Parts: sequence; C-alpha cells; structure tokens
Amino acid sequence: MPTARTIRRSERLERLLCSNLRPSEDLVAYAAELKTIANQLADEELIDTKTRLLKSLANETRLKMLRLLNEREMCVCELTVALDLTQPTASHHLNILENMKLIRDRKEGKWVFYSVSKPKLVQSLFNFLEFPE
Amino acid sequence: MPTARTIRRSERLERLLCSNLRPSEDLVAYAAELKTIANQLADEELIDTKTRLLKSLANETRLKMLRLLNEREMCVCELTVALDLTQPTASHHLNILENMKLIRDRKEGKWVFYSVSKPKLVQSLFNFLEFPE
DNA sequence: ATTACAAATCAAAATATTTAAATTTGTTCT
DNA sequence: AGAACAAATTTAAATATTTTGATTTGTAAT
Repeated sequence: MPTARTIRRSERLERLLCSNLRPSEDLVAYAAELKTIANQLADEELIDTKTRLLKSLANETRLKMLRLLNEREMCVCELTVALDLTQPTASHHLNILENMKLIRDRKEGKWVFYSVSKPKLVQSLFNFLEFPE
Repeated sequence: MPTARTIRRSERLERLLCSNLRPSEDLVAYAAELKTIANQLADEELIDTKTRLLKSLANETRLKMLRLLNEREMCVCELTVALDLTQPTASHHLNILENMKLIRDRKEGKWVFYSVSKPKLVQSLFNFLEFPE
C-alpha cells in the first residue's frame, strides 16, 4: 500500500513527465527506471562499507592521527601530547580507526604503539584530499 | 599555567622517555617536537577544509546522490523517487553537497536540476573508494 | 491577481557522535 | 602478592546531524 508521501512523489514525477523536460514515458516505468539506476550504482552493502570508511575519516582528530601515524608509529601517550587530547579521547578515536582496519597496534610492555596498516589506501586518501580545487 | 591533564600527559611522556622505547631526550624538547610534527603535517585551516569535505561525503544518501548525479543531471523530484526520500530531506542533502561545491544547480521553470560540478574530483573520490581492500 | 506547484526553509524531534571523569584491565616491576 | 601505571572501557553529558511536517519563496499558467 503506497504511503501519502509515495503518492505525492509520484504526482510530482508525473508532472515532470508532462512537461517536456524528460522524454515522456510511462510514469510507473520511469519511477522503476530511476530506482533501478540507483540500485545498480549502489549496492546497499557496498555503500554501507564506503560510508563507514568515510565516517571514520571525517573527523579532525582522526585525520591528524592518520597523518602522524603515516610518518611513524606512536604510542597513545605520544599522540595525546602531539594533539592535545585526553587519554580516553585518544583511545576512542584510535579504536574507530582500528575498527576500520586503517591502523593496527603493537603492544610493548605497558605501551601500545599504533601504526598505519594500509599505507597504500592511506596514500590514496591523501591523494584524493590533495586534489586541486 | 599548565592544567592537570597537561601535567598528567607530561608525566606519561617522561616515563616513556625513561624506558628505552624512544631515543631518550629532554622531555620538554620531545613534547615540543611532537607538537611541531603535528603542526607541520596539518595546518589547521587545511585540516578543517578537508574534514568538512569528508563530512559532506560521509553519508549514505549523499554518496548515492553523487553517484546518480555523476551519471546525469536530475531534478529534486527525480532524486526523491530514486532514493525514496521526502522532499525536504532531499533538499537538505543537496544543499550540503552544493555548499561544498560538489554539485551545482540549474533552474528550469519550477524545477531545479542538479549535476556534478567537479567531475574530476568526484572521479578521484570514487577511485579512492574503489581501492582494493 | 489568483491559483498551482517545485523546491527551499523553518522548527522540532529523533538519532548519532564526541568528550572526559571514573573505573577497569592487563603488564611490569619489586 | 602488591604497587605502579599505560591504555581500554564505562557512563553520562554536551554537541552535532538527520529527518520530516508545516510554511515560505519564487515561477508559470490561467
């Protein structure tokens, strides 16, 4: 059963087809076509993976951490000093990056050293970010 | 005046230096060095720009919109049908992408058509996202 | 000028993310 | 075993983002 908003959307799409801005076509067929394009371009699981990757990167602290760890491995206490963070905040962000497999950790006594685990992926990110405006 | 947490961080860093995990060095000098590395790698303004770009991309709906608009221009009502969105939700996300200059709009009568405004940047994003695990 | 209508904007609620104090875990000393 | 301590985890508060109903804006047709 179509909801009120589905109906509203269909009406709008129909009026678009009635204008000559789109090669006019059957409403139902055109709506189906639009959904098909969307599905072909973006399989739900892949979009979810990519969005989670981008979310893990879309934070100032985590971007700075990645840049630092791309230079050399550092332990949590070094990162807190370099970036002016409390220890739990540093751990929280490191955990997010590690969950996305962007960094890995190496334990040495009481210290935990983090480093970039996918240098090529990280380089690819930095290339994208350096892209000229 | 150093805060309690700054003191706590320094103490931890000092104990790291006392272990032999880092070439031992003066505490104050090492703390300054860490901050310098951080600053060199990430000028605040640039990091802010890049983080805002990543934030604008780190959303399922906006990623799908970019993929669709990368295929061809579409008006708001087409996007609402393709992605199953209400009209204000679609407008909201389009506004975020447009603010980051990732898309542009073209008005045609009552309709507003959106398209990718930086195809090379968008291609660079998709290349990064396609990066093999 | 009035009506119709696509899209933008506003306002408020729902949801998610970030932060840090307090506590716990696990390791290294003595 | 017990003390010291780096880092992880828990919890709660603060902040930011997302969503949608209601309203407004701007264009086109009558």
